[in-house]
Amino acid sequence: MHNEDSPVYLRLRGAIAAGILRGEYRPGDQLPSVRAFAAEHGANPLTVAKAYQGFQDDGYVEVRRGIGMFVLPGAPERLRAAERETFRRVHWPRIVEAVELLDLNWDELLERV
Amino acid sequence: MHNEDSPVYLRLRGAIAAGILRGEYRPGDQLPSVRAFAAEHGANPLTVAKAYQGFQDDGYVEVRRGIGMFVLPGAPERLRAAERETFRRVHWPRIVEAVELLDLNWDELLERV
Amino acid sequence: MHNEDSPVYLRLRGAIAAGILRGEYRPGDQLPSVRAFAAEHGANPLTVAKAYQGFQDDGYVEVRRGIGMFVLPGAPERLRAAERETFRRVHWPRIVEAVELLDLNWDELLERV
Amino acid sequence: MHNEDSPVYLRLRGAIAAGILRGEYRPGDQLPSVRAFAAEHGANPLTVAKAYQGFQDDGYVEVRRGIGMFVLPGAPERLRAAERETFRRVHWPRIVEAVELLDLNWDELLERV
DNA sequence: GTGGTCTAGACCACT
DNA sequence: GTGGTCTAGACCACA
Repeated sequence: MHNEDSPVYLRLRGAIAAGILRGEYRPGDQLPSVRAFAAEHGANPLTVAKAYQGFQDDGYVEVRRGIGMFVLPGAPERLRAAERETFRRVHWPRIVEAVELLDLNWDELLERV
Repeated sequence: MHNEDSPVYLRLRGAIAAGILRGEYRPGDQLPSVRAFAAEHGANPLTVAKAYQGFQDDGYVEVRRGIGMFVLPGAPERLRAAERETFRRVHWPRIVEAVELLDLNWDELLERV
Repeated sequence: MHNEDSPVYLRLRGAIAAGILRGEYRPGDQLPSVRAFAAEHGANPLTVAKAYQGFQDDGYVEVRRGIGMFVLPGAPERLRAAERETFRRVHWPRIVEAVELLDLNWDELLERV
Repeated sequence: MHNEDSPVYLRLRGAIAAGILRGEYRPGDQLPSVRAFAAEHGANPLTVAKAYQGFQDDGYVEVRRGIGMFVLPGAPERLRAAERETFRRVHWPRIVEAVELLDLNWDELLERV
């Protein structure tokens, strides 16, 4: 849910989250190194580290010192549950409000889905 | 589409836009004074002025110096068209993406609508 | 509990915590600005911001955008409780262990207290 | 004085020091081989070697090439004296400071000792 | 090689 | 003025 105006580190965080949710990074897997991820996304390593840090704080990944960052067991499930909760509680009500305010047609919006 | 973390001036802008779209402020109507609006929303008058300025720049309201700000003819229609366009082009694709990534159920989401 | 080898941002965090615990910064008070605190302690503003960020994440201070950071109600009490818990659970057992391993005398250690 | 967040090599060093102080490793005794110690503690042999190296640098053990590392005469006494000095000079003042800042009760803390 | 920390300096958004 | 973000570049601790 981050657009091009969002801070880079939040967009990176979103990219990592998507990777975990899609099963590209599974429990036990090592995440791309900070440097590799930074190079890949044209960002500063410190910015990537900031994104990674959030996942560590939330208990989705663990740091093995001098080795790398690894996805923890249960991370995909817990992450999906947390993001669903946020979407339903925070985003969806505002979406519904906007659609009704703009008098948009749900059927038309959902056509391409 | 703005939550409590959004910048104040964007939330204020959203509130004004909603007023115009809902017909509370009709063409020819005078918007609340900056001070009144600021007091009502617990915001800094300067921040309110910034929100108003945006509407003026976009041609939805005009300033009559020493009197106040007035909604221009056609503002509701043009505003609705612009916001719809933004929603469909910018917001909706990201919403669809998020729903699919989280494997959420459209029917369930739309139940409460 | 941070020595001169600890990361700067953790020592700064400790200094702020001590200020809150001592009542120098009370609920409602504004913390020193990032820049002022950085100048005072000879540190980089970003490092100070990192220390402040932790307090924000833990709900001890709130950010009023464009204004500053303010101590939240209950922060001193909650902070003291949390630090006590950490001391008792994490630090104290290791202290006891060390004293016994080194066969140090409690009475002598406590003489100057 | 090292918790689970401390660097591995410092925790290993602490484990060796504790062994010497407790009399498990006496002067003339051979320390476990790097590999054995690494396996026992689930650590990288390189990390163990680093911890051993520190003891060698401080003159508590000597290397007999091709044979192993041996505790030197006087090592327990000198080690105990050095650690006591560090504890009293570095750690204890910070402990006292923390207890007073947190307004903890010495009697209660010492109850379990 | 890995992540962690720090600086210097810059720009931005907000009030 | 405030905090937030980002970069470039550096050094360190660790395995």
